[in-house]
Amino acid sequence: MSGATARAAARGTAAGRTTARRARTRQRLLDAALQVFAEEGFGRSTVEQVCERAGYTRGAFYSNFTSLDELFLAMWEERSVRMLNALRAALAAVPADAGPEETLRAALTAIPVEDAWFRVTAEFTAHALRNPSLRHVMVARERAIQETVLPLVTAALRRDGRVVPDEAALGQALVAVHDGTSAQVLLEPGNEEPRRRREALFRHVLDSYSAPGPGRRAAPTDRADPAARAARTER
Amino acid sequence: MSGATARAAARGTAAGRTTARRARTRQRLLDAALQVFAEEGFGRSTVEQVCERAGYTRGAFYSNFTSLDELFLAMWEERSVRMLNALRAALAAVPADAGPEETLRAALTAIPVEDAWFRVTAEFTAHALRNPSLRHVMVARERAIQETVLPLVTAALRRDGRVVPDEAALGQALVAVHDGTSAQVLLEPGNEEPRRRREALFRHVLDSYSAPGPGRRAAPTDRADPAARAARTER
DNA sequence: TGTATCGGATACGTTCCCGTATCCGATCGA
DNA sequence: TCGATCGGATACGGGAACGTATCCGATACA
Repeated sequence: MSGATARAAARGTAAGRTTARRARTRQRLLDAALQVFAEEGFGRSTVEQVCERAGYTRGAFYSNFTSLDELFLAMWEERSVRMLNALRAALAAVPADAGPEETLRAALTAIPVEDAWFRVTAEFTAHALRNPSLRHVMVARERAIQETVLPLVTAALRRDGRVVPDEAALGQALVAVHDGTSAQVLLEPGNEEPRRRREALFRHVLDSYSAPGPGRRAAPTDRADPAARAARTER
Repeated sequence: MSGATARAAARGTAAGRTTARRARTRQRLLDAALQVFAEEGFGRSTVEQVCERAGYTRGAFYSNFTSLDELFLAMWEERSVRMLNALRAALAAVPADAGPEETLRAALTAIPVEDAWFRVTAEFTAHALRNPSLRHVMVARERAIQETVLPLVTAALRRDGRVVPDEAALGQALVAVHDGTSAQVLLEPGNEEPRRRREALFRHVLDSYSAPGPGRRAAPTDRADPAARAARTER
C-alpha cells in the first residue's frame, strides 16, 4: 500500500490529528468540487479537473479522499450544513413578533435560489436514488430542515392567530414547493414571473396548512392575496 | 470523412428516406439509453454501454447519432412526447361531468412517479441549466404540459362551481408540486405517507388557485370526498 | 437475378484518466 | 538546531472509451 494512502487510512481509523495545512487543502478541494461539478456535471468531472481548480495535483486529492464519490458526499454535506446554519441564523434574527409574511421572507432570503447549488443538488438526488445509504442521508437532511423551519413557522403563524394541525404535512409541502419552483425560477433567468409565483405559492401553502385558531387575532388576515383569503374559508 | 458519418450527415441535410431497419435500430438505442442513463447516470454512461444494452456495436451508434448528448436529448424528447400523449389520452377519457377530484386522479395515474424517469429528468434539468438551447427545450415542454392540463383542470373546477383567476399561476404551481413531491415519494419507497401528502398538496393547490364563482353550485363543495360528490351529483 | 446502396461490424490508433509508488520540501517537537 | 513525521508533487504503468476508416452482409430495385 502506498504511503499516502496508508496514512490517510490510518487517520480514518485512529485518532489522527489534523494539521491546519491539511484542513485548508481539504476545504479548497471541497470548494473546487462544487464549482467543477456545477459546471461539468458530477459524472463528467474528473479528479484532475477538481485538483487543477483547487491548485493542487492528484497527490493531494488521494491523500484526502479515496474517490470522487466520497468528495461529492463530503462537499454536499458541508454545504448542506452551512446552508442550514444560515437559515437558522436568519430565522433567529427575525423579530419575536414577526408574522408569517416576514418569517417567510427571511427564510427565502437566507436560502437563495442559486444556480450552481441547484444543479449539484439535482444530480445528488438522482445519485441518491441509486444508492440506499445516500438516500438515508437525503432523508435525514430533509428531516433536519423541517425540524429547523417548522417550529419557527408555526410560531409565526400562531402569532397571526392560526394553528397548524399537521406540521409534518406542512413541512413536506414547504420543501416540495422549494425544490419544485427552484427549477422554474432558474430555467427562465430573465423572467421575474416564476419567482413571484414561487413566493405566492409559499403563501398559499402556509394558508392551506393552517387554520384560524385560538390566537390573539380573531379575524383571518389577508397577508396573502384576496384569492387565497377567499379559498381559506373552506376548510 | 468516414462513409457512415458522411451518409448520416447527408441524411441530416437532404431528404434521406429512413429504412424500417434503421428506425428500429434507432428506437432500440433510445430505449437502451433510458435504461443505462437511469442506472449509471448520464455523465457516467458511455457509448459502449448503451450499444451493448441495445445489442449493437458502436458502429451502429455513430451511424445514427453524433454524440451521447444528442442521444440524450432525442431520448428525453421522445419520452416526453409519449408521456404527454398518455396524459392527453387519460384526460380525454375522463367523463365530461367529472369534478376536479376525478380529473386529478386520472392525471396522476397517467403520469406515475417512476424512478428511472425521475432520475433522468433530474439530470436533464441540471444539464439544461448549463446549456441555453436545452433550457428552451425544457421551458417549451413545461408550456406544453400546462397547455394540455390547464383547460381540462379549469373545466373540471368550473363544473364544481369554481373559477380560476390566474391560469398560468395555477399551471406553474401544479408542475412545481409534481416535480417537488416526486423526489420525496421516491426517496422513501416503503413509506406511503409522502404519496398521500403529495395528493393532498395537489388538492390544496387546486383550492388555493380557484375561488367560488358564478357556477351552478352555491355552497362550498367537498371535492375531497368523491363519494359525497357522486351522491349529490346525479344528473 | 444482378447490382448498387445501405446499415451495422470490425479494426485500428489515440487520448485521457486512473490509482499507486516514491520522493522531497515543510513543519513541528525536542 | 536537528531529526521525524507529515503533506503534497512527481513519475510511472495500465486500462478504458473515444472517433474514424474500412469492410461486408443484407436489402431493395431494375
